[in-house]
Amino acid sequence: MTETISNHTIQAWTSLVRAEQTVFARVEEDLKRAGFPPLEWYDVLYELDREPSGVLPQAQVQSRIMLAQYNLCRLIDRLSRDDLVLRQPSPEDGRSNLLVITDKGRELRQRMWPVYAEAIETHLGRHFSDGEAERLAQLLVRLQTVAARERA
Amino acid sequence: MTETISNHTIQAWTSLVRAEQTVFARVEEDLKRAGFPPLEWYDVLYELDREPSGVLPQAQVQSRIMLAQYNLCRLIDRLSRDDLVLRQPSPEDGRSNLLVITDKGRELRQRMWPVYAEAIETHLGRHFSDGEAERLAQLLVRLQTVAARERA
DNA sequence: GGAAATTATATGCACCTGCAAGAAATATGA
DNA sequence: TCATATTTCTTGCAGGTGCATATAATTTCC
Repeated sequence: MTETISNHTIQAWTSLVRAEQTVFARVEEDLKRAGFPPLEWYDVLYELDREPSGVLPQAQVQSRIMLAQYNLCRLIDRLSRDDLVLRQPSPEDGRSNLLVITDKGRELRQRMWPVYAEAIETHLGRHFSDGEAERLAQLLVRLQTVAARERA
Repeated sequence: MTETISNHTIQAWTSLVRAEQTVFARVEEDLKRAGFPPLEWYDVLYELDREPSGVLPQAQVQSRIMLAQYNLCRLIDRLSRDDLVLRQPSPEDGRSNLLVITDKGRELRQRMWPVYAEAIETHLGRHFSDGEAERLAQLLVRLQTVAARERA
């Protein structure tokens, strides 16, 4: 029980949470100040725009971004209300939606990117050498492993 | 304009956001499964419990944790509704609240810690050597610098 | 000393989120 | 085949969050 946890682990935890929340908020603030929507909008548009066809099943989008299923559902409500994405019934599977990015959606993503990139550079990149950024990414990427929740 | 941003910076950004959000959600899930409240409750209780007197002005707590003023205000509503914290008018400054942790609050924090520590170890510490955790913390800590928002 | 600015906290409103449950289509397996 | 389970998406509700603003006390500075 009396779990021994190293101070360095605790510091890594604390700095991870604080750093991410700080930097994330600053980046979103820059986007907002430029009149753009939140980052999750970008994430969805990015996944669709990356597809040459501009189409993906909603479930596919969901597996690629970090959003609960019901939150993606409602995000798509907002995106389609703004004509950035279309929601179409899938011809192959009656349960599934196909999400289609519109020209307006592609254009918005394209306009967002320069502001987004500059914000990342300002609030993150600027603090690291290229090698440091690479090492940081290498360390962090390990934490995204599929949670093989071990028993006993 | 055409901001050049290195791929390593983009990877650092992506992995930072994904890693933190993944690990944070897993840690909170473990706490919730053990019947405990969200981490922000812990943060407030921790700051107060750390003080030998168990007392801090609300504004002091706010400066130490990552919560907007109005959200801390409402969090204190919930904490005091559960008798974990008392909100008292400050005798020195009529604008200020003094927050006082109760015995029940101290006891809850103490019971949460073993579960919290084990979750940090499971979802973060386990993936790193002690030296790696230290290096990770050293890199991340740079990002919390006070945003000296540069002009021109 | 007193108007104006600042600080500390609180709150109405609109919106977003999590949960639990529903609805509908498809897959599974006796 | 047909009942049962699973997958995909949606939604009512309660509650949390961000924004703008209110309220009250204190500080500043002329």
